[in-house]
Amino acid sequence: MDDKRHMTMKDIARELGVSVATVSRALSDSPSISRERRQVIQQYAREHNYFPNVIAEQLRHSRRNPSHAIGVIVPELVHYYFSSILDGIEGEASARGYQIIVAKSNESYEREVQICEAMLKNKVCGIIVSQAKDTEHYEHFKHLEAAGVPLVFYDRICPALNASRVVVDDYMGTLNAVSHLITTGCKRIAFYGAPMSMQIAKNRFNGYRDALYKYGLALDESLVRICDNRADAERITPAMMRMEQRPDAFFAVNDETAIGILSVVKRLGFSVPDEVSICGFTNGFRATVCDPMLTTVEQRGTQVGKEAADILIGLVEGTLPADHAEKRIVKTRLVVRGTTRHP
Amino acid sequence: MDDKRHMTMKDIARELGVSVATVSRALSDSPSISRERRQVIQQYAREHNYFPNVIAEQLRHSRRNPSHAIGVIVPELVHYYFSSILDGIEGEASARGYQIIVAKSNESYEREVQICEAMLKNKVCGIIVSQAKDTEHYEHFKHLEAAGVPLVFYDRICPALNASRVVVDDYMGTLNAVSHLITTGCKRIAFYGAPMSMQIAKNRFNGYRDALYKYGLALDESLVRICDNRADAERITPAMMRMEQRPDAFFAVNDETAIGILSVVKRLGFSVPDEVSICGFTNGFRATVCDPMLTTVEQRGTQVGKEAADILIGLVEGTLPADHAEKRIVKTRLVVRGTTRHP
DNA sequence: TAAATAAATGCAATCGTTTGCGCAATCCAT
DNA sequence: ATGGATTGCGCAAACGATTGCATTTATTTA
Repeated sequence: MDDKRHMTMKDIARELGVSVATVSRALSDSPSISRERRQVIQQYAREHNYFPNVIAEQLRHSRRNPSHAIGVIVPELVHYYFSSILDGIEGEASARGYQIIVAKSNESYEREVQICEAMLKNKVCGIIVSQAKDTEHYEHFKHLEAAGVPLVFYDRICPALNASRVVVDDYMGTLNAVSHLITTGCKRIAFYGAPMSMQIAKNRFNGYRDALYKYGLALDESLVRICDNRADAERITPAMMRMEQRPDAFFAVNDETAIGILSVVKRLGFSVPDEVSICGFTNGFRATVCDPMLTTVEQRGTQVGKEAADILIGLVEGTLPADHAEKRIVKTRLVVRGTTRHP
Repeated sequence: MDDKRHMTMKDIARELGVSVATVSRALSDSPSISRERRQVIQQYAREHNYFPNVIAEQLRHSRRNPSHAIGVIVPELVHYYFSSILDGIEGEASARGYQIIVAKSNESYEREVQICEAMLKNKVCGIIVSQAKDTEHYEHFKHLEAAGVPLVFYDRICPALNASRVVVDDYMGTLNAVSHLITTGCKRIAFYGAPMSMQIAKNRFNGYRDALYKYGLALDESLVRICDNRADAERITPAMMRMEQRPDAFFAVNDETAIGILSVVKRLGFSVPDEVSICGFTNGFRATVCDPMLTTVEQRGTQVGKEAADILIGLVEGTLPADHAEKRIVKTRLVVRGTTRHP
């Protein structure tokens, strides 16, 4: 064998004067090969650092056994939450002997479909996916399921499919956060949320609403806005602060938006948290960089990724019944820092 | 064929009463098959949405053709710069029909070796890697090269190997940044760098030294410190500011460190940038979150990733000679914000 | 009309592994 | 000694695709 090509069972067989079948069995330590021969072959293989060709193994087993490659689709890569999730998936996957193939949908439906096709072709054993924002048809996902490729959703869930999923406890996370604002003395709490077409937006809003209700505060529609990024936050917040009865606290759907609010509020000369409290959602890099540091709900992306990988591998290996839709909820945790008052 | 299994050429051949060879040739549009038969077969394949089994294709071609999977090793996943690089690699790879298999070394040599082995087994066509911090032996990389798997380094380069690489222009980036500090009136500029064992640390220091020299400023050793993270920065900066001749500017090896300096300096009551200027390196999320926003050197991770993927694919596809070590330098860009004065 | 040429297809080996089955050789009990 | 286990190994067919070569049939040419 030339240097470029790797040693195969055939090479071992030729060298040792046995058949390929014998080599195969010896290497899998089959008792149908005599102990001595087994050891000779195993040692030879070890010394010449032979390792099996995964491609060939796969082809042979393609009928029965799935591959060990997990497809992961993320809407974005340069994004704290998605990075954390990727990190969680990678950790669980590598610990259990799986590879991850990563693709970015860029929030595009077409790209998502392409990626699914490519992954199907490349025989991933399953896919972990957060749906793109503009996805409204689900045939590509159904195809995958029909082809026997299990799916696990995270973050953005496909509503039309009863598939396995991991979500964070948006409702309780928000409810606790808003409760914290109330118990530290805030009375007029603004809510900046994502468009209500997204499930997480609804859940967070419900948490907000129920926290107000729990403490007997009225829900003021003028304090509720659709706003989920910094630019928008900087645009709409000045008007909020000029209202006759200005808010004394803000709850934002993510840290980025919270930072936008913070910068405007500070610029307008209000003191944070004495005059205005702010709470975000994510607990990413940003939270400890701003001044004062941001009180926020920790989203635990790594845990989400880990659970998603755990479910997928369970489905693949048959620990979980294939037709079962496993649904897990990751608990959040309120991290109190400088943008809210202490009780 | 049952629903779980995908259709193969054999299925088409049986159904249409031809041989598998004919199907293969017809699908590759070979002129040795009559036009009509070709069309019949192609249409049948299309209608039953047949697609080739990549595993089998690969096995068949393993002698000549490489796979289309690129291995990517990152030290960390939850990290702005590495996310950007991943993003760049993903973009270039997917545009050119390649998949990426991502693994995290966690800055561990052992893990790095494991990953390389796993990737070799899984027949990636090449690997893009930033070496782990504690890697000091390079056999695993040499093995890969010997096995014909091209390597492209980014960020942390393997000094013992004359391999292809993409680095950012640390020297010029730092030189320009420090020049900016000087031309905006700073005279005593502190330098917080990474340990000099790392090449990037040396390059950045040289940039700092040469900028001082260019403007006729003396290099004061007491202003040079090994410090590359926030915690350390917060620990050592107070003493710096209590020096008899305190610094009037800081250049930090990364944004995180710069943020640490900023928070201390502000806490001690100095005004930024009027009394103290600060400049970072990265231009990540943090840079626009702190107050005032951080002047920093943009590292252009996405571009680094893109170039790395471009080199690797060139090597794989033979556009670049296999034995050639392609070395590219990505230009940086100084982003002036609020932590430095304007000229 | 026979032979040479061209066109269309099939056979079978190949990639590297796995595995059901069969064949020899050895063993033990009758 | 004879027959039935037992042991140890090889043959060959898969997995799904590609491809050099042989084969068949149709067409042309002398």
